[in-house]
Amino acid sequence: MTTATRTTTGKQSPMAKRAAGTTRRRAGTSKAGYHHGDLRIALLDAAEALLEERGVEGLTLRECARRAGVSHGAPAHHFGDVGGLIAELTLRCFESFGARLAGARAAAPEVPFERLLALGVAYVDFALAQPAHFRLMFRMGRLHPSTRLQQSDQASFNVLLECIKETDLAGGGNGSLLEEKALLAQTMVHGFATLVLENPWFGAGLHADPTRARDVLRRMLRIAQPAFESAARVNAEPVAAKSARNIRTQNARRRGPR
Amino acid sequence: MTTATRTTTGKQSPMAKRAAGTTRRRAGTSKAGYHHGDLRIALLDAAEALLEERGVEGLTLRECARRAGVSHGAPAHHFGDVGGLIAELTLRCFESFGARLAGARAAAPEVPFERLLALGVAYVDFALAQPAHFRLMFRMGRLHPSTRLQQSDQASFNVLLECIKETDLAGGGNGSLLEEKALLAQTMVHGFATLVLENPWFGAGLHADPTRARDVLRRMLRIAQPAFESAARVNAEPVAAKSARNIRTQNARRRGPR
DNA sequence: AGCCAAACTAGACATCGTCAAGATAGAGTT
DNA sequence: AACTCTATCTTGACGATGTCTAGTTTGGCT
Repeated sequence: MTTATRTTTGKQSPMAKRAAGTTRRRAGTSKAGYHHGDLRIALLDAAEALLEERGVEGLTLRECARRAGVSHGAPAHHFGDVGGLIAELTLRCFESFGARLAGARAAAPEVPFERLLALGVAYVDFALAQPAHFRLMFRMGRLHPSTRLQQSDQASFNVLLECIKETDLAGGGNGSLLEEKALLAQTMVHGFATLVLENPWFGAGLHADPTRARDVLRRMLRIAQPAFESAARVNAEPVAAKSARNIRTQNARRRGPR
Repeated sequence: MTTATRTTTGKQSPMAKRAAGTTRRRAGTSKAGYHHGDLRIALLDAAEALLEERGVEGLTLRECARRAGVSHGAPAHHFGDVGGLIAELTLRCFESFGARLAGARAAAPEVPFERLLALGVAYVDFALAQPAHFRLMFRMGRLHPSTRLQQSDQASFNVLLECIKETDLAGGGNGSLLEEKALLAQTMVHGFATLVLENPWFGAGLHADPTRARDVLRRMLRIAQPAFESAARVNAEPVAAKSARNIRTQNARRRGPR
């Protein structure tokens, strides 16, 4: 399979060049003849529609071709194999996802943590509104990784990192701590989105109730708020001593520290 | 597809009864004749091995049958369709997963947050050690949900909830707050595991470095520690209406009491 | 001793991705 | 303006998969 892809890539390269710049035939001039003219785009559009309708498993090269009104072998010329098409479609998803995140941040009130919150809610909202897109994006098993994809991913993460920096009240947090806070934030919203989508019992059925899901997410993030606003001290200090002290005071019923 | 499943389920029911109780032929007496004797188990074993070898996409009814040395149609009698087999296999995975979590909690030092930490690390360790299993478990698109699955999921969550209760130093947290903290914890470790597995660029390539992944996870969870130990105060304050007018005051107020 | 239903086989069908070989047409060249 | 050339698209084939149906074997029950 891999070798086949490589082989086709050679044939494909001039096409890729075209895709970047000029269009061989204008979109309006569809004569529906032997040459489609915009097949690459048409196939991607079909793929996206198909993704929404039938989910990731229903995404099929042949059905895309069918919808684009073209023979089943045609997609190979533009994408090599199914992994190529999925990679391209995933890139599309990542870009609209990134735009949405950036938009949410821009629209949020200019209170540091509020912006972070808005970002997180936007993250999950996307997943809930476009579950198939979200699943495709984070199920990369079928796609060939690409530099452009990485860049898009990185861009989204940078938006998050900006918010984290704003929220970090200590201000003096070193770079790696800030980055870890960003990872923490990403981890939280991603985990939440994934669980809501994939686990029908998560949060006593949040799966079926997007409104409540949003609500729970908000409360969850509020609970986590101190983690983002605190300085590095918590991270640096070995926790055993502090925890032990507090146990005795507040939770005396339990066994003492070791 | 769904209707087909329903139809086959009828034929299947007597088999299910057998599986619960007696075995028609003892495992040792394998004459390799027309009747396999333990085909149900053999198929599940084959499926599990196949899952590890070739991942979720490589999991195939026909290949399972091949490995069990039976015809391609045989699995239908025991599992109906591929969703049935996957459901059963997923249940297996959930059970071994739950056992591992419980074990990790038991083995951890008896300091509240340490146990929570150990639980989280065990969660991610499982995902890293058995990525295919983990992916299967949380990609339920192909399986039929069942009560037993829900119970297993619930059991794991309860272990987590116990740890959360121990860690909640305020002690007086109402039930829903505790539950949300548990959701938060689950969300964090699950998101981390998922991202490490599925996103090759997460955390600058944690995907390829399990040791560093564990390390980063630990630090991340330490950063989040105050969220788990804090009382309900953060949560209790109504969060919804924050107009742009109040921004200044709230910003100042938030800075204060820390 | 004989029957019967469960367990399994065997073949067919539709679908999928991929490959190889051929047909077509748009664009550049002379 | 005719010609060539190459990207684009078609067509048919192959192996693989899930599911269905009809037939075969077998072990336990009466």
